[in-house]
Amino acid sequence: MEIASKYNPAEVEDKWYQYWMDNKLFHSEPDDREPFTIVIPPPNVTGVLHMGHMLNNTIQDVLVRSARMQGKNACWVPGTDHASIATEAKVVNRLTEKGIKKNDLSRDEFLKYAWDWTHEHGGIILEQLKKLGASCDWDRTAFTMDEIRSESVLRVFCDLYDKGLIYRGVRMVNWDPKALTALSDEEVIHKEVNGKLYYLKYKVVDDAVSPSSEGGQGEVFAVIATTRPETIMGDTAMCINPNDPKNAHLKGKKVIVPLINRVIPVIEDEYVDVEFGTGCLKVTPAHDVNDYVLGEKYDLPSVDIFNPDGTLNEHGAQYAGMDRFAVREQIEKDLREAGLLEKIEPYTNKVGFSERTDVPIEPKLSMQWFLKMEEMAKPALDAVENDTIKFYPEKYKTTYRHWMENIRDWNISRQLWWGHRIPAYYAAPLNPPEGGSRQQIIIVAENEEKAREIADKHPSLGGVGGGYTLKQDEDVLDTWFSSWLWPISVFDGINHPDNKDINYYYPTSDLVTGPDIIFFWVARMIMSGYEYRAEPCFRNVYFTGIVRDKLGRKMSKQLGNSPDPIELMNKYGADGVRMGMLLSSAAGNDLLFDETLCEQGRNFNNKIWNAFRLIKGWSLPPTPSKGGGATLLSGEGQPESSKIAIDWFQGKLSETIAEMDDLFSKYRLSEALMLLYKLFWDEFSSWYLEIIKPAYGQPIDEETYKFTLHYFDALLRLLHPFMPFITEELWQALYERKPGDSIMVAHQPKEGPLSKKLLSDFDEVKQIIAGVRTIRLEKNIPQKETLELQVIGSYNDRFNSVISKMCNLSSISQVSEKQPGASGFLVGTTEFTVPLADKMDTESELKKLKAELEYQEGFLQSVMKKLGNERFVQNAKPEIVENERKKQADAESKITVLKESIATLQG
RNA sequence: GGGCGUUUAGCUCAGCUGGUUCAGAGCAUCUGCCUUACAAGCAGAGGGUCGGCGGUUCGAAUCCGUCAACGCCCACCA
Repeated sequence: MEIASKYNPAEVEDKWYQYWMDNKLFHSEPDDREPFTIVIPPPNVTGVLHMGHMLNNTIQDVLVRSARMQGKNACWVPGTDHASIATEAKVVNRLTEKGIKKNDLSRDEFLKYAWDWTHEHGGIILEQLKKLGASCDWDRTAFTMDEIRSESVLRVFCDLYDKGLIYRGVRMVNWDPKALTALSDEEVIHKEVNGKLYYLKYKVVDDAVSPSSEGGQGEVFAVIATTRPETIMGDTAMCINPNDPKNAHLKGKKVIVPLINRVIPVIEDEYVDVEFGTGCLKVTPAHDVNDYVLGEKYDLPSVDIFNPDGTLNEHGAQYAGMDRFAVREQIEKDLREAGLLEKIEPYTNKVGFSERTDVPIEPKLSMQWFLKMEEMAKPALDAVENDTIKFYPEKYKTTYRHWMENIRDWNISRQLWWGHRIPAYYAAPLNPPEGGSRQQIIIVAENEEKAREIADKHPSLGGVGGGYTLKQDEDVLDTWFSSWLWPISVFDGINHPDNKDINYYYPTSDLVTGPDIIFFWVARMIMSGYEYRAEPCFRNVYFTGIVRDKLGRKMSKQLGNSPDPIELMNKYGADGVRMGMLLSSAAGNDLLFDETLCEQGRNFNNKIWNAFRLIKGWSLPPTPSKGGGATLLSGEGQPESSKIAIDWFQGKLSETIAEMDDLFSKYRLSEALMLLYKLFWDEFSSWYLEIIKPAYGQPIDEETYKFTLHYFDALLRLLHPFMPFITEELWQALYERKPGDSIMVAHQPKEGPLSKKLLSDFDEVKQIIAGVRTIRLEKNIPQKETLELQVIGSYNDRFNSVISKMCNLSSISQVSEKQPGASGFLVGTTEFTVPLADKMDTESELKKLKAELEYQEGFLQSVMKKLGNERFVQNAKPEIVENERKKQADAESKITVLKESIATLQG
């Protein structure tokens, strides 16, 4: 059989993915095995795979495949998120390209476009995940806006409303005067702007003089610094710090707003920074978040001076109808003329801009829906504190605690159309009873039909027969209000809380996500888990780092520094890229992505491929010609060195499996993979295979061959969670397999016998071999030429066959003293020498020995210094002291050997 | 401004509760090899005052304090 010398991923990847799908190997149904469940952090439905997804989903796949091979019933539920803000923005942009404005469309028309877009682009990302090898149960694919998930969301909203946890309230939102919509904080970009700081003079009202008196002598002004003079029409107070001596004279006074001559009170609050400007703050509750808070605290009126499009409304007095920025210029002139502008300073501050329209956002008050958080936060905080839910790395517990202890109510409404429309209906009687109010009432119900049933019976709506209007709330729910239910809703556990799936798969096992959404998503899932299942929604949370480029910059479209994952996989193979992602991704640490890591992954694939080529290229000795059922005797012709190699590698394998288990339990996947990398490359390929490798053209004995295939199979299974494709390809070719067999569902090898003594003995053997190799290299002796090895002093000759083979030795003998023309090295305290005759370079050999001697003497000195310290001998643990004494003895005997060698050479 | 974290070899990182796993790994570098599995390879080698300073201790990469640089999250000063 001819096998290519290079592994070609393109030939095998699609084939095996299809095979897995065809054999339903990803699909899970409840049974009596232990479940292992992961729900995918749903990517944006119209999103495209980026490096963050690659990292995140590779990790999930490793965990899922690993659990599956441990014999657990593994279920990885995929799905997508409707991502209301991001998707709506994309749809709006797409419409704009077509020359259509969102505001020219009805809600239904817009949603039709949005659904078209979703159907067109939705699921692309899921297809890309297949290329990565993700072993998701695709039959369970969910979408946050599909029927089951939508019903769940509305149910939960109604339920929480009925429990009194949802309420309406006024809140400051980021208003985009161009797009005429509210934006979330995430859509606001803060930019440094070179602006001006205006110092405005507010006349202090003298109680003795009427406010209208003008130009009197001894007028007193309070000066306020502001960047937004156009908002003075909305001023309803001036605020000073009560501890500010320089403004103490203003306490209890009133001042007059310039130009519009409104009298406002001076209030005191420590919020005001004494150092900034003059220490006086104008308070405009309608147009500044902090001012709003002050307004609430001191019960100030709130005057909204803007129209939705950013022009001034009737409260803008003489400026009504003008644009906010035109007003700023005009007001500067007017103030100057009125002598009420003390000065203007250049000033740089941060201004929020709309991500979409790039105009400065306007803080605006509006009615929003809120969810009370305090009660829900308690069990969620406890769960993480007492490790019912474990965080990896643990440091995020602190972050989590900090946020949960200071949690604020959740604003769950968004002024968008794409999303779950809030199931609240405003009903108002058409013909209010005589003297009755026309006040609307709010009905929260899962759909309009139910809302009408309630309305029909409502007395203040005129009862049966009395007409009323019914209008649903225009807003949609925050995207996270659907994704916080994800671990429950993907199993339909909200609508049918006692179904088979939810009872089996919930609580889920692990969640893999980024720390940036710990509050948005993780914390809220934990809360909903306790609210609706009274159980944690997952047991372990693995926080990945952010994928950055080589220079440490976050990967982003704008910078263009993010490689296309699909192209990467085409170049290095999915397995290669998976390895590249994993190698440098300790949990919670950012990873500086470098393509050379994928190259390393690809090279490793090639190494595995070629090891397979070697093994499969061997032939077995011819079976002795018939005769009374004679078969090849097991072990016949097996070299001693192969026997040793087999025993030793069994130990290495067992040792590695034990370490792997430990690393997996700590989610140290990067290290687990590196461990396997070294096991395969160094131990298996460079040592084991080299030892058992028969001479060219010679057959291998059956016993050794049998073990080698067995080890190779075990290695493939260990590697499979990390590199699923190549391992399946080779596993299938290693032995005869039955149709439908797969390494995916093969079991992980278990820890076997392990002799520590053998492993440490073998480490010495490796050192001896390396010593001889070094001599060969230094003296430029070709591998083909045999050498003699002489051991000075006592020595266990058990491994001679291995050493001879690996070093191409003609003999190994024990001698009493070193020959003059021999080059040597120490392993432990035993000296090994290779007679070199004419090739010997006495000068350099002496130099080498003297350097070694110097080092050993220095080392001995430091040990003696320690042992000479009485306090060390008294205070240190006995075994530590004992160890130092052993070091001393070793160093002393090494020094003796070295001195003898030097004497011989000089001699 | 509040909170959290990082700093160990050229690069990316590991070193848990202080003492032989204590100065490590992978990659990169250098030297010699196209040796019949693999040059995407083989064999070997070099390389760090563990960010600075101070302290605790018989003993500090490890514990404490402080400074510096960088990063993240939250709130953002009118």
